[in-house]
Amino acid sequence: MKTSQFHLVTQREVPNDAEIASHQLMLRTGMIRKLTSGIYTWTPLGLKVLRKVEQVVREEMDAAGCLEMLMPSVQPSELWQETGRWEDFGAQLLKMTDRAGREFAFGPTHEEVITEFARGELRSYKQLPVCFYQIQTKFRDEIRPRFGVMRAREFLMKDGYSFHISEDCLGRFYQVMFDTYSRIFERLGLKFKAVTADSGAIGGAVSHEFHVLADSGEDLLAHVPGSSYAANVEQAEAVAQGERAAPTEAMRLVDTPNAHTIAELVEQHNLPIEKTVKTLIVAASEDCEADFIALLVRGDHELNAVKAEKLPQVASPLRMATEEEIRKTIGAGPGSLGPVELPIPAIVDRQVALMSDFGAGANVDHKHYFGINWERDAALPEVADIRNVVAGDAAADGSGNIELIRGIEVGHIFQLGTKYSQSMNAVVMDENGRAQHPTMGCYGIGVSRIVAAAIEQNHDDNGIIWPEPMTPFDVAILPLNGHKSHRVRELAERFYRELRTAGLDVLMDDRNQRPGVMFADAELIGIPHVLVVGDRGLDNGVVEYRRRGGENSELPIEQVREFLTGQLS
RNA sequence: CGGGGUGUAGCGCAGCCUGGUAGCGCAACUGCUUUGGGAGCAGUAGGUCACAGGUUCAAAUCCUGUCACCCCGACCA
Repeated sequence: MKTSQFHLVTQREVPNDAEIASHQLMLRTGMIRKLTSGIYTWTPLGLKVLRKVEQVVREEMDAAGCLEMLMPSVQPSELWQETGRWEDFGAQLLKMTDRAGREFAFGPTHEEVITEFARGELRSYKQLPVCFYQIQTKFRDEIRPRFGVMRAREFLMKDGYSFHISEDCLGRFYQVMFDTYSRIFERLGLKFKAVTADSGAIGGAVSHEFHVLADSGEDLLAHVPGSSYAANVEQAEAVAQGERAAPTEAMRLVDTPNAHTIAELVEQHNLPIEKTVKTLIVAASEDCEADFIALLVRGDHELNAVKAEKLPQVASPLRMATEEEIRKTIGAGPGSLGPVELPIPAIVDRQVALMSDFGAGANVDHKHYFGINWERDAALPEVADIRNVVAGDAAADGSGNIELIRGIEVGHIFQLGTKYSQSMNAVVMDENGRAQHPTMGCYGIGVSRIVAAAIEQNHDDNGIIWPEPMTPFDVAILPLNGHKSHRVRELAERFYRELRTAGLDVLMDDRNQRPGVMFADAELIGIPHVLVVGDRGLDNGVVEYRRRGGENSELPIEQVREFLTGQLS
């Protein structure tokens, strides 16, 4: 491809509403253009990258024996009524009405459609196991789209669904998909980590997320270096450490007029933060006898909303009580709450249950108790894991101490079980002639998000540094002053022909731009291999070779083709 | 949805307070010069100042409403 025949429109200035590097670079390179909030056009340049990612995903899915298909993106509401997700999926589901007044959704995912397909197609265990997948545009009406295609409303996703006659078979296939995903991200040249995860709205028991590691990632991951332990912080089990010491202090009521937060309490009263307890009041579920329930975590710990929501007594979604509600139920403000004589039920974190001689609010404004001990001063309530793990915590599998890193979720695999086959009554005959609901797995990859995540992980001040498997062009040829120098132009043309014949995707910059512009654009769009053809080098029989993100060197003219095909094989 | 902010040329912004011919930089187009790190000079083109109403002789500017977009929180590939 020659730039004169391509649509290359780069920008020097950073667009105002792009916050993170990948979004800025995708706009500056012209890979994407925003149509409206969370909805983007992929330009020819961007599409080249998107297609490369898609192709790697497709090849590996095919290699794993999965079958590609294409389902409709517009789906009738009846299907979603069957599983109850017409309501449960919430406002993220983009709904629309046809001329006859029938309701539809633009598909955010395809469990319903594939299960409808399966109940028509699959009759016998002999057809199982089977895995169907598609690569398709999805729409989720995100509450807050941001970061360009990283969290867009319309996005390209690979979604796959497998059907099995037994949990055993599902488990084995799940492992195949786990390995397939690992191979996909390895092939794409990305640094990634697979973590155990919460399965969220999709449902199911076993679930792993695949994260591209980047400091700008929205997810926090807990892992133990050198061990296989890795979990999303949302889900990582927090293990209590140590044993409860015997009381050594008497409980005493202390005036704390200016301490409304743990930080103030610690600072003003010379109390180690590990000896304080935070009391959070949240709405209780209908199962609970009270309207509100208290959740207690150590002063330096954070409540984990995902864990809390799963407790039967806690309302889901989690809702913090307002100050007014707290005053009405407890008679003190949020800065002065604690377990002693608390009028509502409470659940304490595992670590809190092991504390002794600790400080907490007295449920009276401006007063705290210090030297509190369980059993002696307050009955120990129900104990549960309700906090986020922190760096240094022991991992739940005993493999060592947790480190926290950031990641961008680009893949998620689930063992769904029979949630959909049951609610939609998909059945197959087993070997005993009995009808059975097949057990299902579901496997997603955010194809468009991978493009952004790859940039997030691979860029510098000058632009993108593509991993070779997803670069829009393998090689750029920059003829300096080609319009003036015959030999420069001719050699550049010769390289262009030879390298294309050798199967490389070559971009030749024939714009007659000044050298600086050509260098800057080649670097901005991140082409991994750059050949600089100029009179200066030709006098010595060489051309300059630049490796994006690496070293520059000189190549004798006659070795260029061999060198590049070797680099790119 | 709650809280905050912004809408003026393709992009980045000024002008608004104090109403009176709509501006700057980048990008684009033409010509000449220049050519190993985003060139110089000269010229050209491009705007219902988000939209609707109001105040006024006169509104980008003041008032009211609407819409869109962005940022902070809960959701997710």
